[in-house]
Amino acid sequence: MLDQDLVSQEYFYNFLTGKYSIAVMRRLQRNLKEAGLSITSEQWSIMYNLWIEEGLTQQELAIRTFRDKPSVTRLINNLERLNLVIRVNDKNDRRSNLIYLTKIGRKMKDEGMKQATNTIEQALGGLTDDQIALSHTALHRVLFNLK
Amino acid sequence: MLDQDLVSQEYFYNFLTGKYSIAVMRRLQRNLKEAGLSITSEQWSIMYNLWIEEGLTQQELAIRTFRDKPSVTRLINNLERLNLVIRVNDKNDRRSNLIYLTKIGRKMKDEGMKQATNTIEQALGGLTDDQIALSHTALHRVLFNLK
DNA sequence: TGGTTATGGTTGTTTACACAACTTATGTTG
DNA sequence: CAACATAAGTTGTGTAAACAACCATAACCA
Repeated sequence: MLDQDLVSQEYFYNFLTGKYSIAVMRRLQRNLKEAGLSITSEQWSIMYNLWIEEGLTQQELAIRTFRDKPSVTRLINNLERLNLVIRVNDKNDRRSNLIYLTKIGRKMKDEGMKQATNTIEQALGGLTDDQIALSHTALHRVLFNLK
Repeated sequence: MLDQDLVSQEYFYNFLTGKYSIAVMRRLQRNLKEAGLSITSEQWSIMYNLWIEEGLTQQELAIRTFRDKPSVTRLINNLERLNLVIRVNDKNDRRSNLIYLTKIGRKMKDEGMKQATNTIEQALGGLTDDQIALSHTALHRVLFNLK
C-alpha cells in the first residue's frame, strides 16, 4: 500500500480511531454539565436504558450498552454512590442484581433526555433526513458485522 | 417526549454512547493482537500518523488524533517505553518535542496497516461504495459540527 | 526591552476501559 | 444425586480518558 492511499483513506482511519464518537461523547458530556447534571456520558448510557426500562440485570445492561461486565459493575458502583440507582438482589435468581432508579435518578430523566436530544441536533445539523437514514443503515450494518 | 420516541430513536442514542466506535476499536485491538502486535488501538492511532509523517509535535498529534495534550503525553510515554518512538527536542523551538519512529516502530508499519485494512473490511462488509461514500459525508459533517 | 499573553508539554485526580482470574449460584446430565 | 458446565457478578492490573493546574519557552507589543 502506498502512502498516497494512506492519506486518501483518512475517513476510514478516523473511524478506526474513534474520532467521531469521541467528538459526540465529548459534546454530550459538555451539554450535561452545562445543564447541571454531573454524570459522565458513560453513566448517561446506563441511565438512558433504565429510563426506558427499570429492573434490568447488569448482564442485560452490559449487552444494551455494548460494554463488558466489569465496566458495568463499576459504572453501577459509581451511580449507586451518586444515589441515582440501587441494586436489588433477584429473589428468583440469586446470582442477579436488578437495577432500579432512585427517586433522584427518575427525576433526572427529563433533563437528561433533553440534553441528549440537544447533542444529537448539534451533531446532525445540516444533514438531510435521507442522509441520516442512510448512515443509520450503514452503521447498523457495521454493528452487525462486528458483533 | 414519549417513551415510544425514546425507543424508536435507538440509533441516535447508540451514537451518543459510542457503541459503534467501541465495536470498531475492539475489533482493531483484537486483529492487532492476533497478528502479534502488542499495541492498543489508541497507540495505533499515534503510530498511524507517524507512519504517514515523522517528526510531528505532540500538539500536532493531538490535533490529528482528536485527543487532548495530556492524553498524547501519556501515549508517547508508553510508546517510548515500548521502544517504538522517541522524543527529540526541537532545536528551533525548545518547547516542542518532535516525535520520530524507531527502527522497530518503522518495521511495524506493514503489519499495522494490514490489520487496519482488515478491520475496515470486516466492518464495512456488505455495504456498497455509495453507502460508504454517503456515510463518509455524514460523519464528516458531524465532525465539522462538533469541533 | 520588559511585561503580558500565548503555546507546548507535564502532572494530579477521578473515571472508565479491556482482559483475565475468581466466587457464587444455577443448570445439566450420567 | 454428584460432577461438571454455565451464568452473573466482582476484583486485580494495566492502559486511557477528561479536566484543571502547572512549568518552560516563545511571541507580542507598548
